[in-house]
Amino acid sequence: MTTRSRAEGSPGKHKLTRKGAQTRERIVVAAAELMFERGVAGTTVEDVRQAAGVSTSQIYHYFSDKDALIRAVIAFQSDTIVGGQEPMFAQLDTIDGFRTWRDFLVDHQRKLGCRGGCPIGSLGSELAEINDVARADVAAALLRWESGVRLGLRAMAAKGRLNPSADPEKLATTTLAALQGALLLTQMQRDSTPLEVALDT
Amino acid sequence: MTTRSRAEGSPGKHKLTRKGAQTRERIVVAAAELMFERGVAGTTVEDVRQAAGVSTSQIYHYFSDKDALIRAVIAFQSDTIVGGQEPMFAQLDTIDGFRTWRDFLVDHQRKLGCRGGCPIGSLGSELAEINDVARADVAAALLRWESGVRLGLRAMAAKGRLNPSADPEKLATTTLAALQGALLLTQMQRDSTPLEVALDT
DNA sequence: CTACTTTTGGAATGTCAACTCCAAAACTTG
DNA sequence: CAAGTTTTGGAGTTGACATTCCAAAAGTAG
Repeated sequence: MTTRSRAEGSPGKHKLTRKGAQTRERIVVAAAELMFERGVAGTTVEDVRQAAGVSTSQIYHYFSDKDALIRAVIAFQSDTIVGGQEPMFAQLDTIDGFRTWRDFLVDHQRKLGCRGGCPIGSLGSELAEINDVARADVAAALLRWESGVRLGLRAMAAKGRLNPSADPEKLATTTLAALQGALLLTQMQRDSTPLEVALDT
Repeated sequence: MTTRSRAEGSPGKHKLTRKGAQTRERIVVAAAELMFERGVAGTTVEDVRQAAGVSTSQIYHYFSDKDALIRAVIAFQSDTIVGGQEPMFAQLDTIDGFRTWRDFLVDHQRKLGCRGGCPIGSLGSELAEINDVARADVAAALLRWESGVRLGLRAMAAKGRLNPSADPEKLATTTLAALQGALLLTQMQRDSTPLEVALDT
């Protein structure tokens, strides 16, 4: 599931010229950033409009309503976050590869001042009980993430570098859960210790 | 930190009669339930008013504004959720005690149809970047939760029932992280498997 | 019973934010 | 260039929601 070919909730079946696609992208990126920083409910369409430097009608030209924009943001974050980590998943079969991944995550949180938590998890948490389509989108993104971890762990198990009593499938689920939870704790406490501890364990 | 003696954000220093305290409680309980089901942003003061069966002025008599009500809800959930588990934490020193706790959590999620996630974690995730006071309140609640787990694990370690290479302090952090993350996954996927897997691991 | 405080009712206000609409520019294509 | 399509501007509409206000009822204490 790569970037949703577009058109999820775009009004009509308009064709997008290059310029149009760029504008659309600019809107999504601005929205993603704002929603990450202030949450979905804390981000108004007017905020996005300003940040992206577009007019109201442009937003509603590319997205049928705020919900459609939200879905585009979820797809974008899914590609950016999970996609951005996929190269590291491929190296996850060694302890060293695992450490690289861990350091990357910790570093990233530090740079953000431990704000925002997980861009995908936060969106999901805020939307799950309000917008079922969005919830399903987030669930899919998380499963994709889990798959990445699972592949790495399977490779590690194949090389016998994993405690044989541990099932890589279950371990992948647990790892993702611990990661998500640790990001939450880190966000609440504004301190990266929980993330470090959880990933080391 | 037991129930905040009250008056966090109540207007003035009114004295509460028994009747007043009951009304206030009714409002908090109704708000907690709605905010759990639909999120903070998805819950209007009018919703709370109706659910609690009170008038607008009653709400604003007991709470200076919606934020004050939110803080009361956080305190309430902290006492209800964490407080409600504290008896189990005391028994956490045996494998059996741990299993009881695990089953309780899984059962609880199943009963809820895997909706809502963690009442405390969800609130935190939604509020962290918008309301710093609320964020700190949630952080405190989570630390209290972690303390409970830590005490149990320490007792378990003292009895030698724990892998000696594992540090109970770090294990407590990790356990809470895994629990929070697993609740999120469970909520997103509407399936209790992640919770079961994570707690078993 | 009187004076005072707390509790309750519910209409009214004001702000803010999502969304609509009517053109006009800028492209594209034949 | 001409006709059709996509993109852009921005003012205007509508509804929702937090909060305020003015009393009135109920309860408490002396």
